[in-house]
Amino acid sequence: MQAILLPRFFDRSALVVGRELLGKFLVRRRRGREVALPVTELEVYDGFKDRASHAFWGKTARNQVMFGDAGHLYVYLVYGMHWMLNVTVGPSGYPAAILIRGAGDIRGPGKLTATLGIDKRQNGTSALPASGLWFEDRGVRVPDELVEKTARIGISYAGNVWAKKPYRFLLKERDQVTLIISYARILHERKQAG
DNA sequence: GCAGTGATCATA
DNA sequence: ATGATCACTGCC
Repeated sequence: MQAILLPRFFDRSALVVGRELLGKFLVRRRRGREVALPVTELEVYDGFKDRASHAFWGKTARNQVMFGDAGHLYVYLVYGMHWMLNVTVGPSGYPAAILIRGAGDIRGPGKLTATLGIDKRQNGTSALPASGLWFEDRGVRVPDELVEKTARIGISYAGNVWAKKPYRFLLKERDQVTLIISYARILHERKQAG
């Protein structure tokens, strides 16, 4: 069972999509090789009033993708060296996006993009196979008791209220999850070998 | 604790 | 044009 997440999945409330994206698979295909990793950590940036969001001060050349249709990739450079991968959510005209901070055994949004070869070339493209980067539901259901919610990272400039919103979602027992994934990979490879 | 690095926006 | 800032990482 595996289904590509289509734009309609992303065209809903940012917090709902964020919660549901945990455990979905981020799939990256390049040079004929495909890697699929379960999303383990993310942050939600939601709308005009979110002081932590790039969209708070309005639309600019950089953040315009956030104002567009749901299900598109918003990729930008921070601190001069790290690409950040986001997927846009919510209706057109309403700026919202989800920052992917971890997938599989990769922790940290900069390491994720470095590992998967993601940069400005993906900015503005659809989160569909044509872009080489998309999301799939592979039948994993993450129960509420395995979801931890905390404040977002690195946004102290956002003021008391918005800096404290529990918009960062991560899987508890992340190590066990990645262990199970690598186990599944070993079993799969063994099966291939016969 | 803080250096490195370069795109972005000029507002709070 | 310049300068402050930054949704990070790795090393001290």
